[in-house]
Order: sequence, then structure tokens, then C-alpha cells
Amino acid sequence: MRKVLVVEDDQAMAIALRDGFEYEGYAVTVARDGTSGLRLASEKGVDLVILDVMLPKMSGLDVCKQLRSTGNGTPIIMLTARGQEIDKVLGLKCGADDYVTKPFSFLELMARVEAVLRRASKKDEQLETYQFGDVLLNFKNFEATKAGKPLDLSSREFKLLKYFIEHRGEAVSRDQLLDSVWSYHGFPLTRTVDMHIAKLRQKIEDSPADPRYIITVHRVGYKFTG
Amino acid sequence: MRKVLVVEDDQAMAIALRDGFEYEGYAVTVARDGTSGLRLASEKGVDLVILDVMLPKMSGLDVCKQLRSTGNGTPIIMLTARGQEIDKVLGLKCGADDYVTKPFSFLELMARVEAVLRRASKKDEQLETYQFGDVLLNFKNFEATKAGKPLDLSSREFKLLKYFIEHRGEAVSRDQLLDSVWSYHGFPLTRTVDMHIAKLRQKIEDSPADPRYIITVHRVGYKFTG
DNA sequence: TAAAAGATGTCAATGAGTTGTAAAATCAGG
DNA sequence: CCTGATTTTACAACTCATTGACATCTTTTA
Repeated sequence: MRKVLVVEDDQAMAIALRDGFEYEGYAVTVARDGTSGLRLASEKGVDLVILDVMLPKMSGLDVCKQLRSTGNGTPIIMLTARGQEIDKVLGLKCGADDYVTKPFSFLELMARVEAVLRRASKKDEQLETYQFGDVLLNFKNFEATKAGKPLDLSSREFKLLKYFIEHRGEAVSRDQLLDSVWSYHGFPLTRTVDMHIAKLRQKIEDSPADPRYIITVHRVGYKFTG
Repeated sequence: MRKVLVVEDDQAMAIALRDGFEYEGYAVTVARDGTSGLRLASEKGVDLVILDVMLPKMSGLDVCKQLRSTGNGTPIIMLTARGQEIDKVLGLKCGADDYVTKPFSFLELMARVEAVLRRASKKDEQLETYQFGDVLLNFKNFEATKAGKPLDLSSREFKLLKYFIEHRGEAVSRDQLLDSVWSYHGFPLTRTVDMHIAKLRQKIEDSPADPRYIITVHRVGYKFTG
């Protein structure tokens, strides 16, 4: 059963949402202010957050930003009052997935919910972000950090890492890598792979000479352990 | 309650439309000629305009054109007499959303009305304005400013920016952009994209050579960070 | 165990491929 | 036919992939 967290201080609205979602077969949790909303969203295995913009203690925007900054990617739909047009932009900017302007019909909200959840489940299938050690990878915007500092990786290095991650634990041969990561534009030598591994180690390993994540498997290839 | 403006000089028709719409729960205003129709459509917060093509003082086509030229996007349904086939094309060309040929059943008209309003409300959901840095974009009337000064953006540049904004943070490939922004009328080269990016940077970046908003992702594409 | 053979790590130079940008050619709308 | 927008072309600047050379390490074998 899918779990939805409703963060809404207006009692009538909160009850309407709770009943509506329960009718639709969701497990509903209600929070009445921003801080408890943030806590519940982080703690529980929530599938979806409905977040009012105007809230006591902490605004919906801040809750949203805070959640996203911790890497929490739970789908969020914001509720804004009419006339808070500017909030649409701010809401999306701070990481919400969609917004609905009050007053709205429950049907309308449900349509958005379905859409957002559909998108989210699609996202889950693809590798968007990955973390190992103090390295954070984002394959969507091609950004990476190590220990919080930005890490400059080329597109090939991203592809290489992606392949490794999708085959983590498994020893992969150089030919396998050339097939999948290089896809044969020209026919680079297997040594080219070594080169890239070396560069990658320089960037992601704490001690590149004694690698911890990209391990050499002699006479076979390499193995990623993250 | 939704407000409809009926611009129709034929008394019998005007009354029939007024009664029909009122029965459906609309607030109805009737105008008997083009000029007053135009005035009412601009002044009042009208949700929908029913516009006869043949009108005294100012034709329905001209009213429509005039309205659209002022950036007014109110849904318009044109009424044309049979045999004015040519007007269908003209009507849609001048910015109407749909047309109905006389004689028609009221049911038929209402079906069109519902369809047009549904489409319009969808449009409302879409991005209307966006701001980043000192740049302000208005996608509704295709106006933009940078640091308060008007910014001259072509329609393609608007589309491009819109796509970027809807995918902000994400690295998008040139092919993706060609698919979505160009929609393959002819098959422009990927270099065409670069060209437009360069021009866009000239316009929106503070230092186009060292862009802050449209970032190049080498061997991947571009990424918007606003 | 020591030497040989083979595999891998690393560096620097080269070069293929990508991107920025100006200018010319083309297209579309009035 | 003119004007402005768009697309194409051309070339410079740049990034990064590739390669070969050589050092170092691992495995094999005498």
C-alpha cells in the first residue's frame, strides 16, 4: 500500500485530504507544521508528500529544500493558494515535482499524484545518482563530488563508472568495457581502458596507487566494489 | 462561475445562446457588434468568447486578431454561416480556438466549449513566467527583460529556454533539443543548436564567454542552471 | 628463489573529435 | 522584394581520448 504524507495546517483541508487519500487506498499520515512534516518525511518510508506552502514553524518551501538537500527524492506535490503565482516557480526550483493551486478538486489532485508517481517509478528504473565512500555521482546532470568538493569527470569517465556500478562486484574484461562504454568508434586498444582506469583512480580513490574501489583482476580486467 | 461573452448581432441567436449558457450555469454577457465585443472582451475577466464572424462595425475575424495582438489568450469559438468555409481557416489562423458552423445544436456547441476550456486550463498549468538572475521571462506574451531592460528573444529562443527550464539542472543532448524544440521540420544539424545556444548566451549571460546559466557538458550537450 | 615473460601503471605527446563564433546562405512572412 | 530569423558553413580554439614508451608489478618457470 502506498504511503502519503500530508503536511497541512488547515484542519478542514487536512481532513478532506486524509479521507480522500484513504478512500483511494493510501496509507495517510498527517503533519500540522513544517518541522514535524520534515521529520516524518525523513523518517518513514513515504512514497509521496503533499506539502502546503504556508505552514507554521517552517514553510513548505524550506521543508522541500531541506529534504532535497539530504538526498531525499520522494515525490513532492506543493499546495499553493491562488495568487501565490511566484510560488510555482520557487516550488519547482526548490525541488518539488508538481504543484496544485487552491482551490482544487480532489480529482485534479489525484491526476497530478498519479502523474508524479508514474514519473517517479520510471526514475527508479534508471540510475540517476550513486554514492560510494565519499563520492557522489549524478548521472542526470553529470556532476560529481568527492568529500563535498566538486569532482571533474569527463563524459567517458561517467559512462565507465555507470557500467561499473551496474556490474558492481563482477570482474569485467577490457573487451567488455570497449564494447559497452566505447561502442567502437574507431577501434581503441585495450590499453586505452587501462589509461582511463588510471585517470579515474586518480580522481575517485583516496590512494590511487592502492585502489579500494576499482580493483585490478590480473589477466581478467577490473572489478568495482562500491 | 465561468463567464462567457457572446458577440452576436442576430437577436434570436443571441437570446438562444444567452439562455442556453445561463441554463448551463454560466454568467453571460452579450454584445451586438464587433467594437463593443472587443471592448468587453478586453475589459472583463471573461473565460470564453463566442464570436460571430459576420458582425456590424467590425468583423469577428478582426476582433479576434485585435484581441490576440494585445496578448489576450481568452479561448475564442467562432460562429460561421454555412458556405463561409473559407472563414474556418481564416478564423483559426487569426487565433480562434475552434469554430462551429451554423446551424448547430446547442449540445454541439457545448461540446466544443468544454473541449476548448479543458485545453485552456491545461495551458494555464503551463509555465507562464520564470526568473533567473536578473532575467525575467514571460512565456504568455513572449516578453523578456534583463536588468529591467527589454530583451529581444525570438520564438525559438523562448522555446529553447522553456525546455531548459522544464529540465533545469539536467544535461540535455542536442538531439533531445532537436526533438523537442525543433520537432524536425526539415532536419537541422546539431550545430544549429550550438548556434542558438551561442546567441542565447549573448543575450542572457552577463559574460557570454564564461556562461553561468547555460553550461556546456562536453560530449553530452547543455545544462541550464537557473 | 631468481629470471623471464607477460600484464599493468604512468607519463607525455599527438591527434581526433567537440565546441564557440562569425559570416554567408537560405527561408518565411509581410 | 525586402527584412529579420534561421540554418548552414567554415575555421579557430579547445577538450579529452588515444597511443607509444617505459617503469613497475604479477605470474610462471627454470
